[in-house]
Amino acid sequence: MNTQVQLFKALGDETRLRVLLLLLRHTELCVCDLEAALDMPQSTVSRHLAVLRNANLVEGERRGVWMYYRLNRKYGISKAIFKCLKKYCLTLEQASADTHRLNEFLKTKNVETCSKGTGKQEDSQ
Amino acid sequence: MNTQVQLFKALGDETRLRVLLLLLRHTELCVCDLEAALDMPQSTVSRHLAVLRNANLVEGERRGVWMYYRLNRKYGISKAIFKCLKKYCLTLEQASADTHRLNEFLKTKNVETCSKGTGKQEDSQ
DNA sequence: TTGACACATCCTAATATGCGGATATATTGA
DNA sequence: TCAATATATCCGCATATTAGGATGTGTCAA
Repeated sequence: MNTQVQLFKALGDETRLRVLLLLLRHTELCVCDLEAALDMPQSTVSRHLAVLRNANLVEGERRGVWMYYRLNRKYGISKAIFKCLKKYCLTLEQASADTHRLNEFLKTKNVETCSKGTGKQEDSQ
Repeated sequence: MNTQVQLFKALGDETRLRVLLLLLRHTELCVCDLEAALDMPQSTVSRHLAVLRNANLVEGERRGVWMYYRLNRKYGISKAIFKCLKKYCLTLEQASADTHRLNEFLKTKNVETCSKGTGKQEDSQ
């Protein structure tokens, strides 16, 4: 399919827009961060990231077991789109709730393991 | 649905992108012009125009029997998108063929009726 | 008010997309 | 090599989107 069409198709989904808005604020995030921020199962998050990757909107870098995703600013059109998102979409209804969930998660995140389910809230013993 | 998502959904379709690119070059076009340019049936063209209208990307104005469509530049985000399209999408594969078909049609277009099927090519007798 | 024309909407089948559990793959440390 | 963890992909199902013919609506002229 045409590159530009693919790009806009990728943007035309609320979940993926939420991912991009999170990456606008946080420069880079791993999949488990996004799981927490979006409150969605891992397979769903990963699938959306694949769509964004294929549209050249994000790029991933593996560091150890983690995949860190950031915005892909290599292309003029994607840079233009990010500007547009920053200016007109950061007010997206879900965006602030996502950021809040993300920050909560980052606070209690175990750096060794993603600590899903067994956050630090309970390991003070 | 969220306004911004709806906007990008509308952009994420090759036919609709082709319509917007035509309107970037021609300021305003009626449905039968677009039928000719896209080489698609009227109902299909009309449906896509409805999607673009609902996304605030185009606006229509009735003049007599005709509906003239043009880009809707009332909103910051749509203006930004049009700039983006102009800069990065006018090279879309189909775009030049569409413009060519449109120009051919406009040459032979009967101003009274849309002259579908009975173009001027055959009425020189 | 009737007919012709431009356009919009409805209807149904085909296709695409989204979801999330299950499973596969990759990396690391033991 | 094996187990544990993070991520990617597969699969089946549900829903959304698309196409285009048929039909409805609005406008104009006679």
